[in-house]
Formats: sequence, C-alpha cells, structure tokens
Amino acid sequence: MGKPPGCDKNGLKKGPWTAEEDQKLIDYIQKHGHGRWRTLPKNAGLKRCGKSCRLRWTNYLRPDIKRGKFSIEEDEVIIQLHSVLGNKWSAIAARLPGRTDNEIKNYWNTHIKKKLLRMGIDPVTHAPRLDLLELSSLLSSSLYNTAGFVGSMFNPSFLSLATAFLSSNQTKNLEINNLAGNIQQIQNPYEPYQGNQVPVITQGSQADLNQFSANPGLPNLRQIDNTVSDSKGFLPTTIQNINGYNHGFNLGDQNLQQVCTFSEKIPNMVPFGSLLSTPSSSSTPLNNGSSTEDIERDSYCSSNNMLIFDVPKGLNVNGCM
DNA sequence: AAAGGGGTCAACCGCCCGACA
DNA sequence: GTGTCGGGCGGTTGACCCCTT
Repeated sequence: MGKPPGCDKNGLKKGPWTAEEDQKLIDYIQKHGHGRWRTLPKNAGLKRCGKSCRLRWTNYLRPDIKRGKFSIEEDEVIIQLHSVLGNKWSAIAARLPGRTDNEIKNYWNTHIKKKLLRMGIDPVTHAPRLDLLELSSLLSSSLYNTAGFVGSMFNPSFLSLATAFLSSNQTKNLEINNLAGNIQQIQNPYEPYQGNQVPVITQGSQADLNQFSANPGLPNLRQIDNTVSDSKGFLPTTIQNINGYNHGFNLGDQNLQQVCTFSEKIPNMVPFGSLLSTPSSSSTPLNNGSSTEDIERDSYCSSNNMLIFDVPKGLNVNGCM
C-alpha cells in the first residue's frame, strides 16, 4: 500500500531551496499550473521530489501567502478554532486567508502554546490546568483544619466538584470546548495570582454552573464589569448573562457556528484579546526570548470583563503558577 | 569576542485517505 | 478486492539566528 517516500531516492536534492529552484518552480506553475506533482519536478527541470515541490509551493511560494507576524486578531482566531478543532491545522488555516497550516502549526507551538501555559490554560484542552487545582487541593489539605474560612474556601467538595467539572470539559462536546474559548477570563498570565484575587476561569454547562451557584462553599464570585464587548454580536450572550453567579448558560450549536463563521467577521470583529491576553501591568515575561512586540502583544488587554474571586487577605496565593 | 543555549521556522518524514484502473 | 497514484495531514528535525554569559 501507499507509495515510496521518494525524496531520498534517485539522487534527488533535499534541504533548503535556492532562489534558482524557486524561480524554476514558479515559472513552471505560472505556465502550466500545479497538480501532477510527481511529474512536475522533471518537467520543470528540478532535481526535487514532487512532494518537496508541492510543500515549497503551498507553504512558501504561493502568491496569496501572507508573510509576516500574526496579528492579535489572528491569534484569537487560532485559539478559538483550536479549541474546537484541535490540531487540525489545515482546517484552521482554511479560516485564515493567506496563512498555511505549517505556519499556523509552527506559530502555535512556538508562541500561542507558551502564552496559554503562562495563563494557566492547558493548550490541549483549553481548560484551566488541573495541576493547579491539585495544588489548590494540597493547600486545602494543609490549611483546611487550621483556618475556618479556608476550610470554606477550599472546601473539598468544592474542589472535587471543580475538578470533575473541569475534567468533564476535556471530554465534553465541541460546544463546551468552544465555551471555554469564549469565556475564559483571566487577570494576568505572568502574575496570575496577584494580591488578593484569584483569576477565575468559568466554563461549563448550565447544570454545572447551577451546581456551583448552589454550593455554599463557593467564594464570592463577582464580575468587575459584565458589559461584554459584544457590540458586533460576536461574543455569545453567555458572558453577558454572567452576573456574579450563573444566570443561565445557554450554549448550543450556534457557538460552534460562530467559530466556524468567524473568519468572515475578522475585518470588523471586536477583539476578544481582552479575554485571552494580558493586562498591561505584566512585569517580567517568562519567555526572555520574546521580542518587544511580543511583549506588547501579550500585554494587550482591556481592563473590563474580569471575573474574580474575593480571596481573604490572609491567604497569600502569589506564586501559585 | 567567543561560546553555548534556546527559539524559530522551513523542510522533511511517515502515515493516511480517496480516486481510479 | 487489490494495487497504484496523487495529495493531504500532523509530527518532527535541523539549520540558522539571537541573546545571554
């Protein structure tokens, strides 16, 4: 079954393409079009395998390729689509005109993944990292018996519920994953647990949240500003409906649809970097290889739409990440 | 100035699938 | 049903670059 690897046979050249080879390939495709990649290199006078030619064309030489840095909007589209599609880079690329799957894949692995990790978000599941919850659980076990409010704050039943809640998100269907992408709200990925406030990442079904709201052990969830930047109608109404506790998550297929039709909205979209990026108060980036622009981009954030827990002053949660 | 360590990204690899003879 | 072909996919590699020491 299948076909021979090809490129390492018959003395075919591998490695970086020269300008001359590029020109030959471009000239040939401009004259004859592409396709028939196996015979193309011979006809074009190239000592390359067809696959190498195809990749060079689709990933680099194609005239409609957009070079240069990814915009904030593109970042957000990628994150959104990845939360729904996973590592389906070609599917993601299809929604980002001018970008190739390879480029997006590289960008994800080198930039976005790290960014999400800094934010305490699992880049695979787009859920809060469970190891952080486990850390909370450790805190709970050590503090539970010594401080009354901590016992309430880190109520094991609450942690258990939260863990199950978050775990369930990893296996739930697309709409839940999309919800995670839409309403993850976090304060500061560089210093996630600042002062007396713990960032809250809310996601889940209505039943999940009803459970949360019904749990007396929950800390005081409040939202600084629940007027969500949805003036263009992009963000789901779910966020608008969150006012303190859940007032009704209503996620259905329309959310997936929103993501899938997202690219049409890019030109006029309301950035939701405020949801996924960071405030300008970040101090030292963890990635010292970041360019100034990266730092600025990572710092892009609006000051509203923050969901926070009130944490008693006595509890120092700095450095939990 | 030089070494080395880490980040980036173009290119490659291996596998898979659908179409077709 | 089987083999071949054309093409696509996600994962990985390695050369190059830049920054730090």
